[in-house]
Amino acid sequence: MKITTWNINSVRLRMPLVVHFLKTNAPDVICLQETKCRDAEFPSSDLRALGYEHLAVNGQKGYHGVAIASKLPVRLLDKQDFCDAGHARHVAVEIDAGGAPLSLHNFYVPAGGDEPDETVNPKFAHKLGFLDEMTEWIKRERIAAGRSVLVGDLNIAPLEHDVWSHKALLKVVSHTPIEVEKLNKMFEAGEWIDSMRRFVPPQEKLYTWWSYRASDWAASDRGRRLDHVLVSQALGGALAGLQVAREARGWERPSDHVPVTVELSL
DNA sequence: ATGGTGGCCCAGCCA
Repeated sequence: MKITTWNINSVRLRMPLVVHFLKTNAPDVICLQETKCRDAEFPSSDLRALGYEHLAVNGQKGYHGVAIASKLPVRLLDKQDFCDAGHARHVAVEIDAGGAPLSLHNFYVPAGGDEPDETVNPKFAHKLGFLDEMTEWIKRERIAAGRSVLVGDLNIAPLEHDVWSHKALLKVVSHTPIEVEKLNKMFEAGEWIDSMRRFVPPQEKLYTWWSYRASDWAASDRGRRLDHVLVSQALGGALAGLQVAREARGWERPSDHVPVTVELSL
């Protein structure tokens, strides 16, 4: 079973890229973030035509928005609104995979603004509060008990080699010590396995996002690993492969994030 | 130290 996560930065604008990716990679499930449209405007029929007949959509006008499109039947589990912000940042389904159910959570964690100080920047405070609530919810609801996968744009690069320069980014939102600490607490709350790092050792650079604000993203290669695939302990033995589609950053009118796919042998 | 780009849709806001 192949599960892809991709921050698409407007699904309607980039539907041709989604179609190309699905035709060439054929994951069983794709989780999208930053769809930036209402549910009624989500390109459901295009996805159904490609065999992704089972959809769970949590959208809003203009901002945020997440969706899961699956070839396998899904049952809607949940749409959480942490911090009661009224943002569409989570959708979860149960998938019948290999004869037993698997729960799949798709997240878009707040980016947090520019200033990494929660006393002056409400967006940074929101990001930290969101992570706290997520952590408590994972514990309380036992989200990682059994076969569970949590994917998405978590907007934090936790490891030294998840960014192009650890030193240069220590005070940059996405790699500050307090964010990394909160993310690690969330990891610990579910005893999640960082599946990408099971395939690429922590001492190797690994990115999923490159800023639009670079004259040549590939040459400067100042990336960050903001997108993640976490699996519960029950699925650790099933991890079978990882693909980070770096080439997607070079496509015409690209998202600033690339698709990340994890394969599970269920 | 600064400013760089791109999305929502045409004004700022958000990333």
